[in-house]
Amino acid sequence: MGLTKIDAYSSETLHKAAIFKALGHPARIAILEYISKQTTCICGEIVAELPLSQASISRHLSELKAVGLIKGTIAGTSVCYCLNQESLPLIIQFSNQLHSPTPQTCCP
Amino acid sequence: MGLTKIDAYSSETLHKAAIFKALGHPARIAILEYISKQTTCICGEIVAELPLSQASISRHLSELKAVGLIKGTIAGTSVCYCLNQESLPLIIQFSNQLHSPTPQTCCP
DNA sequence: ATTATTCATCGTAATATTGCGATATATAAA
DNA sequence: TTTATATATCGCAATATTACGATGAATAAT
Repeated sequence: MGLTKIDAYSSETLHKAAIFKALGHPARIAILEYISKQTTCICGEIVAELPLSQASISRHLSELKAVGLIKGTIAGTSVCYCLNQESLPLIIQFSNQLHSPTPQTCCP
Repeated sequence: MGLTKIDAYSSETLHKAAIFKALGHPARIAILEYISKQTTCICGEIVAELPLSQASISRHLSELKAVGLIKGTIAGTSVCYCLNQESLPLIIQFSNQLHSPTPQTCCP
């Protein structure tokens, strides 16, 4: 069917899944890593950095922005994107939540 | 096209994206959180926990296993799944990699 | 040996994602 | 005003994902 039963999950679960889904594409990973390498924000040099069309890059950027992983502000004729640092703790928290200090004895 | 240009990215980038992609579905988030709540491993009670068919749960489990987020061993007629704790550092590392101690001045 | 239980896989239908060219919009420059 | 530049969005085609019933395979119980 290709249709996720979203009404079966808590909004918190859906939110986490949405964040990770946005991270689940190599182009978006590359974009985030590129942004994080710059000390200042970046605009559209990513088009030169990745072998994707401007339309595709813009799409990926809007997906990252939709889930709050990046912010973007218009700067003249270009757009300045930067990481939303506030979105990162959620990722770490999820990983910490999964982690158990007591090693499990099954599944060697 | 629906076809990711995988040859354009490093294997490291592809690996990260694959992990996050596996995390990018609410059913798989719910499965991981359920497993992590148990002190011991679990088998197929997840089918009773989520409103998905056994076939669908099995599929999600195999996806999680394929990227190494969980392990599974046959235990008689059932299968014991548990978290692969070794897979968690990658998630934290990625988040730490993105994080910049110096606040960016753009994008208020 | 037969039957029940548990889980994986196949096949199919529905929906989602990806990528791009073409086009629209908005600001800057001339 | 006209033109150039930068980005967003639309519409399409190709591929991927999701979900499930049906079926298969393997062990356990009778």
